[in-house]
Amino acid sequence: MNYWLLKSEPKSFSINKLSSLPHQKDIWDGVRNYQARNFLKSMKVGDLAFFYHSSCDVPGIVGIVKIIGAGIPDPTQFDPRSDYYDPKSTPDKPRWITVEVQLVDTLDPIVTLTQLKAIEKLGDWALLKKGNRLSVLPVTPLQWRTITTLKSLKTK
DNA sequence: GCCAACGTTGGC
DNA sequence: GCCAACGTTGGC
Repeated sequence: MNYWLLKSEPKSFSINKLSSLPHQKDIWDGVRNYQARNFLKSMKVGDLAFFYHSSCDVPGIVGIVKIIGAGIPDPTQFDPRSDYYDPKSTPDKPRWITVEVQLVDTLDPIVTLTQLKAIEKLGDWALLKKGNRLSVLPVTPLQWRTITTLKSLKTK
């Protein structure tokens, strides 16, 4: 099993939104970056991921989701009305592959980016690099364990 | 709002 | 294939 981190701007899709959906699940659509897409492609059912809020007042990890569907063509690429429409992609050869996620835990309190930066054990992590823009990235088992076992962390 | 970082596009 | 221009991301 592998671990990941999925970024989203709460203004476009927040953890509260996910928790309000039936069965608290949704397709993780709208990723249009090849490196991120490649990580999405390698996800398997049963993998776990941190849900991260970016470009907001307090960026940080706000929850945990489970991958419940893998290798799903992102439906928005075929929708001319979508912001994520890709005219060069066809149902035969979909360019953008994604996953379906289901909410597992909401973190209270969240683990802020500031806190994460202070944890030396996390090491050299793409998330914490200056100028990092990747919206889907791998998390090592050590990083996962370090974050999920933070003393102050309660899940609900 | 600013700015650094970085991906993408398009001319050559 | 190079590289400048441009657009986007994301922290601050």
